[in-house]
Amino acid sequence: MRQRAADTLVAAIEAQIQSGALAEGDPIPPEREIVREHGVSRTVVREAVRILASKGLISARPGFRPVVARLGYDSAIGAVGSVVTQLLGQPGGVRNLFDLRTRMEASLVRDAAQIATAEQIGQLEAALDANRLAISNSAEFYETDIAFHSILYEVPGNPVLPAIHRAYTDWLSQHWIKMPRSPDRNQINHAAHKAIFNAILRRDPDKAEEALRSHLDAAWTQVSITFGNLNL
Amino acid sequence: MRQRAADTLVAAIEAQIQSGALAEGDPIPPEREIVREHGVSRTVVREAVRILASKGLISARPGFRPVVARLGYDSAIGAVGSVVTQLLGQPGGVRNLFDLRTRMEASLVRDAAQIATAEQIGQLEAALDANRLAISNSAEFYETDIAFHSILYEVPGNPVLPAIHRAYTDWLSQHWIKMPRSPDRNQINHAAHKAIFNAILRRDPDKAEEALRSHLDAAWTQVSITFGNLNL
DNA sequence: CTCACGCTTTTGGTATGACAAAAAACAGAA
DNA sequence: TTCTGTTTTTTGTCATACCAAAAGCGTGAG
Repeated sequence: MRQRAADTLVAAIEAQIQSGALAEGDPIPPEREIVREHGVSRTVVREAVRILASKGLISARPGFRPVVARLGYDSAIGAVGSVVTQLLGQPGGVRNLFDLRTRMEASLVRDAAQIATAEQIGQLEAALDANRLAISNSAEFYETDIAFHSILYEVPGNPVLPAIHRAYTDWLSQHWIKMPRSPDRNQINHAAHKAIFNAILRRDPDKAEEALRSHLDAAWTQVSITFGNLNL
Repeated sequence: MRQRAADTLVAAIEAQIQSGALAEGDPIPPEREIVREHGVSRTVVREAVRILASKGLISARPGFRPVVARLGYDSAIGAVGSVVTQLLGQPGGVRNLFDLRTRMEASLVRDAAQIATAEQIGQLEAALDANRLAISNSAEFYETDIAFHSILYEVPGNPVLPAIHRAYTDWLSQHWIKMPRSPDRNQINHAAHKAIFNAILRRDPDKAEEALRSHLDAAWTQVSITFGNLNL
């Protein structure tokens, strides 16, 4: 018994999905039908279905027929959720992920400074304005902060990037949300956003990257002060 | 029955792992023992175990006691494997991922040009040499090519980056491996590597990025010619 | 004493049957 | 037609059984 029966079943169904025999949104066949077709026990079928569900290929609400999931870059990122949670809990985990985010956004602001269209710059300006107006309201400021950054992820037009941004905010917000906020700090962050925006406006990638890095480095310093360098 | 029994079991075991009650490398209790402790059927236990395995939290070779997996950034990436495979199959999937890789490596070569230590530059030089010596052997050239790029991912010292590189090569190699190779093309690629290296040596981030981008753009052009723009 | 060999027990992998609860399908009434 | 109540499917779970492989154990040879 080299290979598990459930695994071969999983592969078979994956193939059916990839070939389009099972289109997205379609419910998969009833368990007992799969039993007949593949000549395996229901135990095996159930295991296969649950594995596919946890992989994100099908979505199985309890009691309902599992349906083939609409595949997107978001579901790919959702599939890693639990592992990432574990990794963030170990020493340096948050730091490593945050570094990755800094690197990504540094790259994005360079791009924005070089290739952003007038319309995209207008969006950035609007987001910056909304950000300014929310300085006195920390909860709203947090939202507009994320919105400002998210525009940067949309500039290159690669659909993976916005998904990555959602992942970053999902994962890191667990830690960020606990940080004390104040209009003072919001003021500082808004100023940083404005510096980034101005550098993009002046089409200066180096300045944009520098402004972005100093913004995120400052944010990191705040976080590590707040949590006292505990297992970050 | 609002919640599935298997899911609560999964959560319980996840908690045990996170709390350290189950240390990495430890085998999880036998199925029948979990049955007794949690008062559920073996069916449920099996489902839970398989879900944890597909999440990457435990590693279950067929026939063996599942053990708590050593958590690393690689296992996180392994968990997305199947979804990514599906995504690569849809229009633009390969292109989007390749763009992401280009962006990442552009950022890395900038870093390398600015912060690489003498030792790291030495490693790059050695890799470049190995790359040159393999020009006549396409299989070996492919290996040394990957090795050269992998050093770039190690320069910043963030352990997530090498894992990302392995993921890129795993995923994209499915497509790259089918590409025809020749000493001529190897010669061109080696020259591109050398240009990147020289720019790093001269501590010129802009030139390094430009060399990297033109290298990868050329590689992409080759690929899309080869596959005739079919669903890339 | 150590190591190797074979036996027994444990454990995972699969199959089968059963039943409750929920969803889906259906049929009949308004 | 639309609403409603009933029947049929289907999922979720449990209990049991059996096989084969792995792990543990004890014994005997060196």
